[in-house]
Amino acid sequence: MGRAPCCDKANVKKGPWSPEEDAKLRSYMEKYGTRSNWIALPQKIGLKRCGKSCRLRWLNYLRPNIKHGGFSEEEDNIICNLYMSIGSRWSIIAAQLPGRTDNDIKNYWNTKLKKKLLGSFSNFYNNPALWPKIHPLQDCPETSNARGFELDNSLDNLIDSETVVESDGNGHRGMVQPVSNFKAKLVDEFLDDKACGYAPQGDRLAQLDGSNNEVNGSKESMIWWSNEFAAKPAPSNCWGTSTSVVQFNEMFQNFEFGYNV
DNA sequence: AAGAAGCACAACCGCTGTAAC
DNA sequence: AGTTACAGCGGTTGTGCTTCT
Repeated sequence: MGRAPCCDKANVKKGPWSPEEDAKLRSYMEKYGTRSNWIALPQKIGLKRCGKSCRLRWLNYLRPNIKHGGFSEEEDNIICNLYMSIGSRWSIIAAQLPGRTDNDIKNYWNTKLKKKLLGSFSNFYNNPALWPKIHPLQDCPETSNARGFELDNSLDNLIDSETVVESDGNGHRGMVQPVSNFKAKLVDEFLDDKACGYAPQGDRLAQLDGSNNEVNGSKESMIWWSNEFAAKPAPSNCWGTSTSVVQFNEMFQNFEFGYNV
């Protein structure tokens, strides 16, 4: 037997909130705060809404001191840095940006930042001079492990008639001429925390959750993040051993350079 | 001017974690 | 220990606005 639905779906209003509904919810929340039971709340204030919907409306829109839009460069950097280190943990990222909601950041990332970053990646990938001396995809010592194999296969699948692959004769892939699908796939792989192996570690999340480390968008923070990762052993699903972390950091710094170009 | 396509954002859905019993 | 129900999270969808053709 499954869990009982949180509300009577048939008698629940959906879609955009009216000013009247907002006013009811706001006045209740200002009076009683967030200690209330969200599921029971709509009935108390005479709203034909699901409790979850009320909660979301309050947290993402009606709550005081919420900022909408107008993300600063500094905020962009924080979001990018955190996304690259912990992935799509929007609530944790939002906790570092006072006044921002996870939903807002998620939307901003999906609609703008991702494209901006992708553009920067194009710049980075079309300019081999920016590449690290040891390409992390070129000489993966862990082609024997599952991840390496997967990546290798994934690259093989991506390489089509449009690409030019130079081999050193030892089975090592050299320069892969960037093409659109390759870049897109690469960025997907690279930014995906599972793929690049930068799944968050417990202490890292604890630090972020507790907001013990103020993160800013400065170069120092980027270095701080890089050092943090370099100091830790690579996760087992990483591109490689700790060596790869170093490679990643080098690549990350090059990327940072590319990003700023 | 009108329809199509793209974009931004609000809201919903389904799942997981966890507290209470 | 198992069950239930709520809170919270992240992915996805829907909708309205803007830009393009």
